[in-house]
Amino acid sequence: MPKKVIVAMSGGVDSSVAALILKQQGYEVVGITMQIWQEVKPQAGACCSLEAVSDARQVARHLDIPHYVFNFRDEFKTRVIDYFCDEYLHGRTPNPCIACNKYLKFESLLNKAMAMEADFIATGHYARVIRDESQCKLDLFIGVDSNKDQSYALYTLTQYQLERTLFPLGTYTKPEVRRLAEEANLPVSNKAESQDLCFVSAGRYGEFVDNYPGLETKTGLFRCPSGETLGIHKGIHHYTIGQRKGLGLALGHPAYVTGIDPETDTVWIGNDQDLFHSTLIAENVHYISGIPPEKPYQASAKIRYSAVRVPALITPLNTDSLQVDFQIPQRAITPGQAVVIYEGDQVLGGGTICSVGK
RNA sequence: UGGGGUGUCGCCAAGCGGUAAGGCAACGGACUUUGACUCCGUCACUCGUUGGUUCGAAUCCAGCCACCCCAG
Repeated sequence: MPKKVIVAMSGGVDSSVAALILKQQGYEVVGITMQIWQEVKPQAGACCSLEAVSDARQVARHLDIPHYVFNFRDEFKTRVIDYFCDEYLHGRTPNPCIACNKYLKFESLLNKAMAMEADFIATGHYARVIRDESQCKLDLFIGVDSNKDQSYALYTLTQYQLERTLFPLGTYTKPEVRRLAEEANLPVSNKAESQDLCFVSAGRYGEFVDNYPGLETKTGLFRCPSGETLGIHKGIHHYTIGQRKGLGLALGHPAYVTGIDPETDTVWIGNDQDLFHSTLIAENVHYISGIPPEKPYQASAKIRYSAVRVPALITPLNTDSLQVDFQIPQRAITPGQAVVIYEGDQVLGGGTICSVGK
């Protein structure tokens, strides 16, 4: 009897091809689209907009698999949207994709799938799960297509979740995936890459927070290290460390956000070289293996989704936090973002950056 | 009001008689499941204003206007 797998179908090319591959591999495939947010103005290409539902449905029909739409709006609101806004209002830069994976896809959806007596859930993430027979555990690896690798946003996964998860695209490259979509004549094969957050249109994060009901936002001052006031900003939630665009400060040289102080609503401004730091502390640390190392070790670390993995010394501080010392100072290490630790192409784990040192 | 100075793109700023540099910002695009960074492109038929000199002026001259400084 074929194994049953629930595929999270966003209506995009990737998850559609994921479903296609699983079907071809002989699984009993059921497509599910997670309804998580309803935008006033649906954004084309967003991973979970409303039009995505009908795209997913078309693909499912094309593949001749059942397709259901489940409502996850409440969970999405509390676990992703609220977190997203709250982090910004506390002067940090959230990564909602990580929260969405952790709580929505690999918790709520996984639970639903188990209730439906499925053996696995599957997503269109570019990452690989590889069984380590010798140690009876599952390891998470970057996708073969390093350009599209999404392992960074999956570092919170547990052994329990990995046991029940398939990433069919992990061994494919994006061009291959697109070709598979075309060969199978999937109705979405020419869809644009989804990018940006699915619930915010055109990257207007600050405005999203501004317009979110029930939140109080306030403006504040731009200041430079000498203490001089440079201008008035739109509210700390409009900025992230290292940001240059949108400041509106004509100082004669490029100006960057170097710090955000939620206590005084101050956004600190400096030069590019002010952004480099070589150490950070992370909390809410999670290891894929479930077993946190106790001694310092050498590894590589990545401080943003699109950052590069770089050599670092990892020092566990306690079960929940760790320190990362980089050989080469890193630009714009940002509280709220995740630091993900790698050994080669394997994801060891990660945590949330809470403070930055020199 | 008397003396001095300044007035070039949103900000800073070249130009000094030959037909408007550059930086910053902004905007557009590329890249990107975080407006990050980066990259590419676009951004003054016009130089406070009115006249004059000149083949030709942002550049010289005069009046006016505005702002700044020193006097009072």
